[in-house]
Amino acid sequence: MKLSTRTRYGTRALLDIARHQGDKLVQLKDIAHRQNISLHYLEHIIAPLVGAGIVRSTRGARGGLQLTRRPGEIKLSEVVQLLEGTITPVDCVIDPESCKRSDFCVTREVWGEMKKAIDNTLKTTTLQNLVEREKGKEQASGMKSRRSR
Amino acid sequence: MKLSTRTRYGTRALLDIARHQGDKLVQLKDIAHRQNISLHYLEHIIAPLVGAGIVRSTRGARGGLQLTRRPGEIKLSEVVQLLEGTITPVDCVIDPESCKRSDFCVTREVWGEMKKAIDNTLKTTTLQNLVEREKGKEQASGMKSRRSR
DNA sequence: AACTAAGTTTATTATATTAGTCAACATTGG
DNA sequence: CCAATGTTGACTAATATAATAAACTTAGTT
Repeated sequence: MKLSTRTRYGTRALLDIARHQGDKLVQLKDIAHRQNISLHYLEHIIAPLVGAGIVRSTRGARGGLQLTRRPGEIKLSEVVQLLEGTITPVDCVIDPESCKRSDFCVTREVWGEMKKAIDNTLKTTTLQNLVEREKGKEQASGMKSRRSR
Repeated sequence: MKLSTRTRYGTRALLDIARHQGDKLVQLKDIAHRQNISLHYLEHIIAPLVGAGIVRSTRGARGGLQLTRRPGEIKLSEVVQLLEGTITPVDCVIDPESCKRSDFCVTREVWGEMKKAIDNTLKTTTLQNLVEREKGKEQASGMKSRRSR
C-alpha cells in the first residue's frame, strides 16, 4: 500500500514549478536540484504530465516548464491519476470482471470504501493548497530563527 | 497502491471462520476450498493471525480454527495491520526520520491525511459488519431465484 | 503404541514492479 | 551553427509478491 516514487516525486516537482513560476520558465535541472531528484528520472516523471497537458514544456535554450492552469485548478487526484494510474486497494473495485466473486464478495465493498476515502482526500487538495501550506511553514520557521522582514 | 493478496485472502479467511463457527472447529482445508485459495498459501497467511492470538488453532484430528473474540470485536484495522503491516502511502508519514525533508515537506502532510482516511475506514469496520453484509446479500439474491423459507 | 489428520516451519521458485541509469536524439534561442 | 534544454527508448538492478513444496510437529483415535 505504497505510492510509487513517481507519484511522490512528480507531485513535488509540480509544487516546485508552482512555487517558482515567474517571468522565466522553470527548468528541470533546477527542480531536480532543489528537490534532490535524479534529473534523468525526473524526465520520465514529467513526461506524462506534459503529455496530459498539465505542464507545458519549451525546448531549447531558455526553455523549461510551466503549468498550463492556475495551481488552484490542479487537483491532486488528477496528478496522482496521471502518475500512478487509478488508485485502488484491489483491482476488482474498479473492474468487477477481474474477479468472479465480485457479485457477492463483501470484502470488495470495504475495499471500495477505502478507495473512496482516498479519492476524497486527493480530490479536495490542489497545488495551490500545497503552495499555501509551504509558505505558511516557511514563515513559521522563519519567525523562530530570523528577525522579521 | 494495492493491498497484498495476503491481506485480502486473510480477511476473507477470517470472515469465513466467523460465518462457519459452530460446535465444530473450522478447518483450513475447508476454508481453502470455499474461498478458492491454495491451502499451502493459506497456512502462511493464517500463521500471523494465530501468532497474534486473534485465531486459536487446535491440532490433531478434529482440529481446526476458531476466533478468540466475537466478530464484532475484531476490527479490520487490526487484521490489516497484522497481515500487511502498518498501511501508509509513504514511510515518512509514520517515520519522519526516514526522510530529511519531513520537517518542511508539505506533500508529506497530504499523504498523512490520506493515511488517516484509510485508517478510519478500517477502524470502523468489524468482522461482524462483514458477516451481516454477507447475510444481507445472500438473502437479497435468494429472494430473486428461490421461494422464501 | 501406532496411525493419521491436522497445523507449522523453512526453502525455493517464478513473476512483476519499481527505481534508476545511459545514451542517442530533437528542438530552438542566440 | 552550437549550446542549452527537453524527449525517447533501451536496459539493469533491486525488491516485493505470490505461490509451491516438502519435511516436521502435535494431538486425537483406535
